Amino acid sequence: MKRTRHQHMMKLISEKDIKTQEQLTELLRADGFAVTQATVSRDIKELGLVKTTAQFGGYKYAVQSMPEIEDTSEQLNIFSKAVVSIDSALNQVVIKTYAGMAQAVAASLDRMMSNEIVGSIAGDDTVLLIVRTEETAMLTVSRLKKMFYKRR
Amino acid sequence: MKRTRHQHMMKLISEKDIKTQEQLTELLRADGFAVTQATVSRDIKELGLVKTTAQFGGYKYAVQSMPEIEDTSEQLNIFSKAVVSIDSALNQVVIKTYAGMAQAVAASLDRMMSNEIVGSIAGDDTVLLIVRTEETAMLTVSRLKKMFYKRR
DNA sequence: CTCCAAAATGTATATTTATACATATTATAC
DNA sequence: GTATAATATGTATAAATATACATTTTGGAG
Repeated sequence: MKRTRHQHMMKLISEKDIKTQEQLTELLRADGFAVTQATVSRDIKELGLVKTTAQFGGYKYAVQSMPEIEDTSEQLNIFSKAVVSIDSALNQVVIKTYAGMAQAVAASLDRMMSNEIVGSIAGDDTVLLIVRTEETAMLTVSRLKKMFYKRR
Repeated sequence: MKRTRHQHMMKLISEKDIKTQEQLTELLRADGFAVTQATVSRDIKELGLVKTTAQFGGYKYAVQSMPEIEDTSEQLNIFSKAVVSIDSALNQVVIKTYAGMAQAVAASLDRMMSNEIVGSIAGDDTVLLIVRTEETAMLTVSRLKKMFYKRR
């Protein structure tokens, strides 16, 4: 449920100017997601959304596009800073990153999990991992996600 | 005074992880800017700063980088001009484009169909889309083809 | 299925942020 | 210079957001 809700939230904020978490809560409710402001606040944190200045004076929620890169570049660090989302289909794991960072993430993952990964390809902002089975793919997603959130 | 303060605020948030406006107020005070939280709140709005998720679970203020501009008709246009062919295999959709245009097409498709697409990777003249199922892949091909022909 | 642990969520509330209103400061015209 | 308008700021507080704690739900392991 959380997963679907997160996706729906992204959709909502891309379609409308949402000023408050209360408003977002109501919209979610209207679409059948029974949540409270507290949960929305947590979701916003997890999705990395931000309250930003809107066109005409007010505020609205939006995705925070690009974090500044700082600190030293250890593997996990690169990973947690560059990754936007992680998903799988069949035996493929797809990792979306901020623009230009896919290469770095792929290299990092190659080093970290070379045994699970059959192969990897990186474009500009997407990494594709080929693993052996559908199960491995799902497992990999959940492992990567844990890693990802632990680091935030 | 305001101008200088704004500059100093930018400097502060780039150097430190500032969690609250109260904290920023104190830092400004320590550097000789006599302000209150109210003013800081207004400054933040004017500077377009956002409270975003930090590395280790907390929040911090940061600059909100430019949001991408979405123009669906423009997207369609890029698409129809660049694409050469569309085909699928299993859960993968392969789109061939004229040389050097794959990146633009991929970006365009990402925005247009983010729900269907698990991930996309673009080389120079080929885009690979990963979707969830074989059915989705075929459906996507037919939708893209329709779109493609409508525009020519 | 039962038990346990982890994750998710709600409730109530503390914390944080935005703003209405009053006052002060700065700029502009004369 | 003075008068007037525009801008900036503080104070007090309303509004919005984050979170401690309690409860529910979910996901294995046996």
